[in-house]
Amino acid sequence: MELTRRKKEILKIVVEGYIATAEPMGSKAIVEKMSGKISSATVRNELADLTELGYLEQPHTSAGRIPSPAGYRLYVNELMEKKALSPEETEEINRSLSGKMAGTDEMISRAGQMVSSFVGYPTYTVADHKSAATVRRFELIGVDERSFIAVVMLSDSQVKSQLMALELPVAPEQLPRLSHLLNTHFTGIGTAEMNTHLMSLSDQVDGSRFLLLNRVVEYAGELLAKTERQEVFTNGASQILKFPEYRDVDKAHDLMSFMVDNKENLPVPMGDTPMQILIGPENVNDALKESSVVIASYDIGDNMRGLVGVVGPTRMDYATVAARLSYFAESLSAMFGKKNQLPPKEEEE
Amino acid sequence: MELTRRKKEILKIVVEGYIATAEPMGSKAIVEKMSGKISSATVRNELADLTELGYLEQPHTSAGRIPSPAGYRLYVNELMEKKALSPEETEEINRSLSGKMAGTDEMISRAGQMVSSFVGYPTYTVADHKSAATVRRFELIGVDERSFIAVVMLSDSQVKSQLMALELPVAPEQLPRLSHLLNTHFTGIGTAEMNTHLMSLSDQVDGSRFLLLNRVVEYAGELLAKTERQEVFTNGASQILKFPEYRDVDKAHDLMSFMVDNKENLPVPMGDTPMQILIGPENVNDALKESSVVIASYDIGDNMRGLVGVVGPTRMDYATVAARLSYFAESLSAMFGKKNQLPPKEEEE
DNA sequence: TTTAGCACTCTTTTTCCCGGAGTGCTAAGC
DNA sequence: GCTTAGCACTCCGGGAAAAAGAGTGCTAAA
Repeated sequence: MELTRRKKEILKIVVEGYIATAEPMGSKAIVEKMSGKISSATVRNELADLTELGYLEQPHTSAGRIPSPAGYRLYVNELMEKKALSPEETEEINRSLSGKMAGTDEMISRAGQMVSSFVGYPTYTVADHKSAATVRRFELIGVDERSFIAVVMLSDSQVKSQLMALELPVAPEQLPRLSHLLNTHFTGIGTAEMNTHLMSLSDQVDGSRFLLLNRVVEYAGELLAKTERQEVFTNGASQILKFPEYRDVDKAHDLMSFMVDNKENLPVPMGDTPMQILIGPENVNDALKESSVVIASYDIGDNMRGLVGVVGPTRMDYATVAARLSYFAESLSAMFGKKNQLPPKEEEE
Repeated sequence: MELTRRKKEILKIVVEGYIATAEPMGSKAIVEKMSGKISSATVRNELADLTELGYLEQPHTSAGRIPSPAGYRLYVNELMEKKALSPEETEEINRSLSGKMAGTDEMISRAGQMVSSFVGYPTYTVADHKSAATVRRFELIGVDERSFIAVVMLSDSQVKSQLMALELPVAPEQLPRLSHLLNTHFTGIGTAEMNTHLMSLSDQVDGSRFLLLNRVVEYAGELLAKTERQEVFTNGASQILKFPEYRDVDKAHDLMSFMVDNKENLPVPMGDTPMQILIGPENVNDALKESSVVIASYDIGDNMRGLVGVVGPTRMDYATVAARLSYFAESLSAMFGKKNQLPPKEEEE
């Protein structure tokens, strides 16, 4: 059943009013918003209909109306006006993005911080690998007889390195050969295969050098595991305390500890919609049943995308959040595009 | 004026009782704790004295007593018994520390997480450099004509690396020479000097290679700056919500956002006391005037120390926190000691 | 279909009162 | 002189009752 134009108008007013004040809206307040085109009795009739249709709810008999999840959904899908950012806002975003660029991980989590402080809600970020990463290249740098630096470049162009100590000395002259060995046998494959290869080498390579290879392969395995693990970072969790829906300390605590200790279960969007909004009970996770999440994704190089999610009460200011978040996502895509448009490529499998 | 033995005993009971229950202690409850050696009237007299001396306070005329900051201070300095950890506790700490070891930064911030969940209060961590770091070694690894990997090893044995793109191509054969140049002129010195040297090279080295050097030196500069910046990590901030003193959401919010947005102003201990306790108003920072901080430091390699601070209400369980924290600090020192002394050995067990 | 009017419901705020907890003081006891 | 019993007093916290508000739903008329 299609709603009349007027019902939609009223619904919109209720949603936006409730978003702004966190107070249920009564018929009188609505009439005011409509600049008196209509009487409060009429509005009451409309409200009764909207309530019956499931778009509005009444906290108790003699209170005003608040939106139901369905009401928010309708609002988000049809009624919400795409806000444009003011020049000051875009300016501010651009400024905050323009700082020194660091490693990919760090940038991703910093982006989360920026978004959080800019939208005024907690956020979380994930780096999502479309396909499993592999090692593209190894390099061993001798420090002295008993230590060396392992450098590992992954297929997503990340480079990691670590200083490693050795139980048994290995002459630095050996290192180029060992690097070569690693590069010919251990690139482009997964952790499991790396381990198999390693086993098969155990009788071809002598003890101390085998130990060295073992260390490096293990290290690479950890790095690959880390990229799979899709580490989630959360930012600004304390911002929820600003909202009256979390004045109840226990609720606040539940949500916050969920965001911190259970990060992995924060929603990630399926498919590749640029932006997704999950309202209250649409969230699978119990801890989020009374909260909403807005998730945007942006591109990071070849086969990765970044996700940034905004968490807030169902009464979240969807229009503003969506506008800011999507601008942010676009800017981040552009930025990573520029950063990563190095010449990748070499051997492919 | 020196307190009598009995006054101290009573003060101790009040402090510990209040720490345990967050309720003011009355004379009757105290008598009970003293197993009736003394009447409640006597206790009341003693309480009146202790209040007059400034060690106790009364929330209102007909409530029991709670410790004043001075009372806590006396308790911490003289009355508190050094708790020993139970075997289960040491076991648990050892277990949580025994995981895979990663880079120094990551370990430090992970240590903070562990401490936080183990003591049940929020924590923060800092890596404190006793003297400025320098670059110990550079290494350049060619990827193709237009990109290369810069590896930088710092004087504190950290190794960092990054993939870099070039505006102008540089033949890979050039890289060893450039590395050598870097290693001879840019190691062991500060950022300022590096820049001076770089300038003086500008007419000896041609354009594309100069650009490359410039990039690497800039990168090294950032790394050095980062070690100076003493980045602060906070963990488990939401734990404060468990405590009744922060049931007031605004107070909780103040403290949490301070810990998150103002990390840099969290106290770091002066001198090199192994552990320091700051009680309520002893904290310089307004946001911490009603909270206490326990800070421990531990050694990380050559010229660095790590700090881990525990933040809680003034009613914090000092004895337990101090015991756990100092055990943690010792274990961390030992662990970093082992990790950083390059030729380790596995033995004992 | 819209509107004015009104009784009704439910929440919130205020007020008042009472019981409990704990104190400080006084005067007597050791 | 220290300790103790006794007691009046203060203050907080909780609960009941009352008052104030806010907003509704319904009816009947425009």
